[in-house]
Parts: sequence; C-alpha cells; structure tokens
Amino acid sequence: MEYLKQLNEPQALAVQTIEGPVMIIAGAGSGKTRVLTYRIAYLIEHGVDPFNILALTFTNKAAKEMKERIAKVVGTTEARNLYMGTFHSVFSKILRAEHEKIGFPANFTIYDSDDSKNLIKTIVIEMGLDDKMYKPNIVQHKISSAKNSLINSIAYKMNQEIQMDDLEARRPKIGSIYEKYTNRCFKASAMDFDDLLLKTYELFHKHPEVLHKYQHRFKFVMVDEFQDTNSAQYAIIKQLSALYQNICVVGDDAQSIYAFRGADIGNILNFKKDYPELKTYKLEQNYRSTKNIVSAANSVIGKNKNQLEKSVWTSNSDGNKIQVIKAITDNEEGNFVAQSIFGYRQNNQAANKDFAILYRTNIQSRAMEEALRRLNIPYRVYGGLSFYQRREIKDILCYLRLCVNHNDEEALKRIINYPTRGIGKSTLDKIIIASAEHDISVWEVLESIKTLDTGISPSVAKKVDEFKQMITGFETVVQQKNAFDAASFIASNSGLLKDLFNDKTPEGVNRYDNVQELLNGIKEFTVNSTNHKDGNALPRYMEDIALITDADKDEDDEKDRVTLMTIHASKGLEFPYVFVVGLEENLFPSQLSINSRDELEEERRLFYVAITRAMIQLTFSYAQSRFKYGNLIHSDPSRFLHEVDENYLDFSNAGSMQRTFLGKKTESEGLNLNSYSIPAHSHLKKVSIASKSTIKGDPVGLFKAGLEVQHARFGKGKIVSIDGNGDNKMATIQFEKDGPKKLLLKFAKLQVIRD
DNA sequence: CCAAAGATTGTCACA
DNA sequence: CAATCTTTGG
Repeated sequence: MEYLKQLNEPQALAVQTIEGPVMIIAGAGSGKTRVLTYRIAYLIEHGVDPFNILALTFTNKAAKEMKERIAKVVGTTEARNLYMGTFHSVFSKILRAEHEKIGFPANFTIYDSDDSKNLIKTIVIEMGLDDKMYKPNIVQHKISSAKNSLINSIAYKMNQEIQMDDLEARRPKIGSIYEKYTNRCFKASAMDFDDLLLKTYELFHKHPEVLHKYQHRFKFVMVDEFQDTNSAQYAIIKQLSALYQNICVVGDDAQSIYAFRGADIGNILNFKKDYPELKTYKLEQNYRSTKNIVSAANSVIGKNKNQLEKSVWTSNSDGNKIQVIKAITDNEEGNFVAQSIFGYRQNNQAANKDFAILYRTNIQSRAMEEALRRLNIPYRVYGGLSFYQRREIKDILCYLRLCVNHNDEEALKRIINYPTRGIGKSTLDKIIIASAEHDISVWEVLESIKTLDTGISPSVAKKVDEFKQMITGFETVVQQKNAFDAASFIASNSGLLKDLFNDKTPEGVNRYDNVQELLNGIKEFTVNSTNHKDGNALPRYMEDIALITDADKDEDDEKDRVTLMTIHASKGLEFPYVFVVGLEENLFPSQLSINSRDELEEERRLFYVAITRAMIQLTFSYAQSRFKYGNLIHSDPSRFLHEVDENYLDFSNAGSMQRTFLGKKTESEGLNLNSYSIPAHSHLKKVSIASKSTIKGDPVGLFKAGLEVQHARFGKGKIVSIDGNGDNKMATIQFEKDGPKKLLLKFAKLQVIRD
C-alpha cells in the first residue's frame, strides 16, 4: 500500500471506496489516471480477481497504457487478466462470442463510416429518393443518433414523434431507409459502429441468461471518460452492474466534448439520480499547470451554466501570462507560431516534443506545417485522414474482408472491378438487383451467376465467375496460412500490388509503400500473437483492425517532434508549451455551434480542454483572414478570447506583430512579414527568417472600404465598398477624375496609398 | 466499359 | 482549394 501515500485525501478515498456506486469527478490535471490505476491495483490487492474487473476506456491506447501501469503495481500476470478496452472493442468481442443469439455469424464485418455512407447512398438511389434531400451524411447521422438512443429501425418507424419530425423536415422516408439499411447490413453479415452498442444492449435485454453470465463475470465495472458516453453505452453499463452495483465512473463534465457523436452530458450530470447511494469524490487539485493557466481556464468554464460544482486549484507557481498573437493571415499565423517555438526552444532549452499546436479543425494544420518546415522544426501531425481510410489500404482490406466474410457487400462492391477486370457499373447493378429479387447476398449471386437470370451477358458472367473463383482460392489460402502470408499472397495475386507498382507517379509510389507498411503491420501481428490459439490467422487480425485508429498505433513516440493535433485528439494529454491557434469567430467557436446554447457550451468546454493541456506556457493566436474553400475571408477574433479574464492575458505581442502590411504591399520585392520584434520581458529573441510572400496570389481580401488607392488608368480614388467573394470580389471606387467605378479586385491592380 | 474533362461540394471533431 | 462525383466522347 506504499502508493496510498502518494495520493491526496480525495484521491485516496476514491481509491479505497471499492463497493457500491462511485463517481469520481476528476478536474483537468488532477491525477485521474493515477487514481484509476491505483484503484484497480487496490481492488486486486483486496482479493478481487482481475477476471472480475471490467474497465472501459476511451481509446485502445488508454487501455493499453493503463494496463501497463497496473502491471507495474500488481505484476504482469494479474494485470493480464483484466478486461480492458473501449466500449466498441469489448462489446464486439462479446457479440462475437454470443453471435448465435443474435443471428449473426461470428466473423461479422464491422463497417466503418465510409461503408455505411456508401450503403446509405446506394439505398437512397435504389429507392428513387431525392439525393439532395437524403444526403448520406444527414441520413447516417439520423440513423446513428437513433441507434445511440437504442431505437432500432422497427421502433423508429413506430415512433410517432420521430415520424412527425421527419415529415416536418421533409424527409419522411428516413425510417424506411433505416429499415432497409438494417436488413442490408444483416444480409452482408455486417455491423456498423453503433450496432456494436445497440446489439449488445438488445442481446442483454432479450437474453437474461446471457446478461446474468456477464454480470457475474464483471463484478466490478469502471468507466473512464464517463462524460463522453452516450445513452446506449450508459444503458449497457447499467445492465452489467445491476446485480452487484459496483460501478465506478470517472470523468469531468467540464471536458465533455463529444455531444456531436451522441455523447450525453446528462449521464454524468444526472448520475446521482440513478444511484442515490452514490459516493462522489471530487479531485480538484491540479498538478499540471501554472496558476495563470488554471485561473484562465476557470474564468472560461465559469461562463457555462450546465455543470457540476467544483473549484479546480493548484499550488504550482504563477507562471507567465498567456501570450496572444495576432496575425494577418493564416500563413502568417503559422510563421509566428513556428518562430515562437523556435524562440522558446532556444531560450528555455525546450525540446520539440515539449510543444503542441492545437486547432479546431484538421485543415488548419497545413499552414502550421508549412511554417514549421520552413524553420526546419520537426513535427508530427496526428489525425486527419486515417491510414486505414486511405484508398489503397481500404482496397486491400476489402480483399481481406471479403475472404473472411463472403457476404460483405461493401467490400465486394469496392474490389470486384479493382484492379479493372471488365466488370463495370451496369454489371454490378444487375448483380445487386438480382440479390434483392432473390433475397440472397451479393456473394450468393456470384455463386450462381450462370444459372440466375440476371441479364448479364455470358462473356461478362465468365469474368464474374473468375472473380468469384479467385476469392474462393484466396479463402483456402487464408485457412492454411498465417495472417501475414495470406495477406501477402492476396496482395500480389489479386493484381493489386502490381497495379500500384506500375504507377510511377509520386502518389503511386507512396501508395505502394503504404501497402507495404500495412503488410508489415500484419507481420508484426503475426509474430506477436503466435502463442495465442489461432491468434496468427487473418480473421483475428481483421477483428482487431476494424476498431483500431491511428491514435492507437504506438508510432515511435520517442522522436523529438512538435505535436500537431485537433483539440479533440488532445484530450487527456499534456504539454509544457501549448499553442491554441485559429481563435476566430466561426472557426472556434465553429459557426455551426453559435446558434444554440448547448452547442456553444460544448465549444467552450472544448476551449477549456485546450487551455488545460498546457503545463508551463500557453499561447493563443488568431488571424484576421484565412483561406476557406480557396477564398480569403475576413475573420473576427473569437469571443472566447474575451471570455478569458484579461488579468491572465498578455496582448503585447498581439500589437507589435502587426506590420504596416498594406503599406508594403506595393513594393516590388514582395512582402516580408517574417520579422518582428519581441518585447524585452519575453523569453523570445528577435527571430528573422528569409522567406517568400506568405500570401498566394493577390491579397484581394485585404482591401477595405475607406482605403485610398491608385489605379493605373483611373488615377487616385477612394474605396466606397467591397462586394462579392473570392475572385469575384468587386470594389466600388470613387475616383477623383472619373467618378464612381466598379472594378474586379482581381484585375484592378490597385495600389494602396493610405488607409 | 473507361479515361479525361467538367461539375459539385464540403471540412468540425471519431470508434 | 482539393477531393469526389458526374458527364462525355471514344
């Protein structure tokens, strides 16, 4: 019990309260992971069998890390028997084990959201509906939220309220699409992410004996990041812990940032109502950040109405104020941030990996990357297009998927004509129609392509049959070989590898390399799991891979690089130096959120998460204009900037970084935005780099009403107003000689005289 | 059936 | 802008 001495009072109480419902409200940086780890260790040391502990985490990586930490306290053997993982991975395992009860085969495919969207798109077209009204994204979102609220397609269609809502939204057919989608998934032996929860709930609901089994198995249930659970997840943990009531949830309502994908902050806010016996512990001491940072964060989150009462404090030193950087464009913002990192790094002996640049949207990484590259600062971008979503990776995975599960319709559609083998869209359509007519899976159509009346010509039918035989051949290989050998065999014998190899464009070479990387990953899996029964076979790899994300890949984290990620992805992490960039209205808070109080509060919580990632120094930045859809648009500073108590902010750099931009614009050498002076009290040294213009093309967005300008033909004039967007931006100018004129800024070649 | 040109659309976060 | 979808001509 040596470790109990490392804990403060509420932490120690939380660790030692092991029976009955417990809620741990863990403020940012309050040692949550430590408490979770020790609590599990404490359970085990008090005689609880690790087999009886279920711990649900937000990411696979979190589960893995926690397991390692627990292993250090209680030993590897004990730790290995813990049941730990994400909701999705834990429940997909249970569903595979209990597959007979739900009528699915054990080898069901997990459709990712692209697969779901494609299927929805197909169904909408097949039903002859207006695809403007029934956009895949919208329909998918509707189906997903229904599933997250435990409403299956039958209940959906019977629910009067929902039907009315859909009718009002002029989308009355959503229920029918949902129903067809469900049937189609079933026929394809596939589940989407939401099904993993919904079907688990239904399994437990319909089969009490199964529920009972797992209730006894998991006598102690712990849930991390409870603020981000949705109704389905909550319902399931309630089912599981109903018997023993040993349920411990850990979270921070102030960090609930996933409502957009169905997370219900009400789960944590109302938890006590469901468990009156609840013991609540609040971890309020922050060990991570300086006083300035903690106070700034508190001043922000205080603006939210909907929250549990708590006061986060720290005994750390005051630290520096939060630097605020103002830039003219997004590119300039990138330069300032990069230079700032350069300066901090030199003056504070900081390493690259001490820095993080956090942004609201992934696209913002580009300007940052360019600037970092220019200063030779190594970085790593997290998130963005996932490795597993890349075309070439998805292609090969679909081959593997089809080998493991013939019925996988989305996989079949994707690869039946890639590499091209003369089976085009019309043929595919005929196959799908036949599968609907005979109520058989698409694969079964292929099996009897020669006898069914599909309208496919014999010559094409022959090609289809050849494809079918190729896959059947692969299947034999899968059964006989380990995962790596089977995957390699399929990659080359499908022609896919050759197709990529023949593409000598840089992208083609890259794709080829990516496939090699995937195969290396499979190799690693094969080597690592040879001691497991059947663990080296492809089907097991496929089960794993569907729920793995890039964040789970433990890529050489040791490399000394600056971290670039979205704020969402940064949850749970900490960095000595943090830059929160793009603090502009309509970007952060996002324009989609500003019309609803709840959504705005979520954005504010997101801002809170961003602030609380920083340990030593926090920097905010914003640009006055940035490119969006190829147009330079004007941006106002974020309202969040004004919500931070100004006692904790340092605006001195915000002013000094402004250059007389417009005044310099006319010089033929181009722009030099890359040198600025830094106040004496700052850590930063003056940094100057030579670099080309940060603005691409004409900065037409920078003209404003009131400017005095010079035109080559019309002479001097004053801008009255600006209309239109992007290339069509037009200025009404009152010229001294020729009176008012309307000119396209793109062509006018105006020079600014004075503003 | 296919490649290339043209049109459209979207970008908010993710298991 | 860039990725994706649609149209068009061979």
